[in-house]
Amino acid sequence: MDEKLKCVQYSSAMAGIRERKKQRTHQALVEAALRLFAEKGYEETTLAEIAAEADVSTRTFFSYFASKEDVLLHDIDSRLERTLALVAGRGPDEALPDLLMRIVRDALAHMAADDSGAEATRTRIRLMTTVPALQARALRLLFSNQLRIARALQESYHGRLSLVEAAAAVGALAGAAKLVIVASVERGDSMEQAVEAALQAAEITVRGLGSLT
Amino acid sequence: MDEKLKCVQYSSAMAGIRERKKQRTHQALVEAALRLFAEKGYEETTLAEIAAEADVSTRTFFSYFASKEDVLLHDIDSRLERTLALVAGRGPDEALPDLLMRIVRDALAHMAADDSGAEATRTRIRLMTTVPALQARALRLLFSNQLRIARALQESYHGRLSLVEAAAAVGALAGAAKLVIVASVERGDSMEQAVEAALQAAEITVRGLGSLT
DNA sequence: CCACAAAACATCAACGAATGCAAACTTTCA
DNA sequence: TGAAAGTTTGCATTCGTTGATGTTTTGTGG
Repeated sequence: MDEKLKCVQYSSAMAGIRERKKQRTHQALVEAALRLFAEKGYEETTLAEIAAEADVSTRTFFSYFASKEDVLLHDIDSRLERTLALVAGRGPDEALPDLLMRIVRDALAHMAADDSGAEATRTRIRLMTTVPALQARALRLLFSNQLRIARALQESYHGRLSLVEAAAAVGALAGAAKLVIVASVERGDSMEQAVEAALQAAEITVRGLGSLT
Repeated sequence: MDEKLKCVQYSSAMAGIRERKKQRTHQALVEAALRLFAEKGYEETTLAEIAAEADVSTRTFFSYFASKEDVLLHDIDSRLERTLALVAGRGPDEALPDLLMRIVRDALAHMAADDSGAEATRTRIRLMTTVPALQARALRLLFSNQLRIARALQESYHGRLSLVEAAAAVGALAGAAKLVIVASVERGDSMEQAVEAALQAAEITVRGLGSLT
């Protein structure tokens, strides 16, 4: 069902040559950037090189992405839509903790598996956790998305959940998962182990930090 | 060159003219930057203007700060030291949740009150939550500090606390407080109300998200 | 007090990211 | 087909950041 979502998003309103061409250059830019970044590193790759690789002018790059960092973060919006949809379509009397855990599981499942190849995903994650500029940009995106999710949650449980409670829940879960994943990866764990650790962290957070020690 | 940046820290026992002068230009740069940012905005202020205001060359700016953003984040290191000290000096059988809440309270208390004036602090916070570049930088700093705190925690409770548990605890608390503060400020709350809300969020997190709804 | 080493600073030059602008080009559609 | 709308491009410019190199300032031993 997530494939459908993507397809709808990208191809439904696309009749003409114009749109298709735009799509192709967009993809070409992303692929060129990813290839060059993996090959020479992020800072070592210039926008001019990326543009040349995708056969467009340097200037054109900026009509597709607002910044160099955004080439790697182009799909983060669709993730937000996913979880907003989960919130909107929750069961009528699904308890908050259940919904939260469902969201976490969904997000984790679709972290390792996005539409580009597994190899591409791996280097994307490596770059995002390694390169300071990308790390900063990703954290900012995640943060503002959390705000929107918190507001959606409060809306969904309106009357039964204050803004502070909703924000606390979302912030705590996301914060725990984020930190645990990076800590896990940094000590040498594989991606699967990191995801497993994040799930564990989410459970701890739902159960309460008071359960520790 | 990292060493160079480090030795600019505030020190009590400084003999030479050299060190005192360095301290003075450091402070001059910070004050000039803050004044200009408040006056004309962050992006609208150039490094050349800041340097001119502090009577140094543009090049010299970079021997005091690694980037334009860092002028406003120069004291965040001392905050990390504070909480690391709290962890190191905990009571021999202080339970984890108690220590955590003590850390949160301490951090919140020292957020509104730093060494420069209250007015300066207010504009600093406004800039950091408003200007994208500053927001991103601040989030990145906070994040890497969380990792260090988690490791310190695990060390302090060694044997009784896994890395995943420590990271989950720190990440959850910091994430909840961060999101709640911004959500609170964005809906128009005062600083005091935001701090109060953050404290509430920390309590919810310790108690467990399962207690909601 | 003076010379010498080291640190801090300035000047100059260069690179890359990002933006505005207007000309050239492509697609659409009446 | 031809005008309108949208896209790409080259050019100029601004700004942050870094490196190389020379100059001033400061601390120290003779």
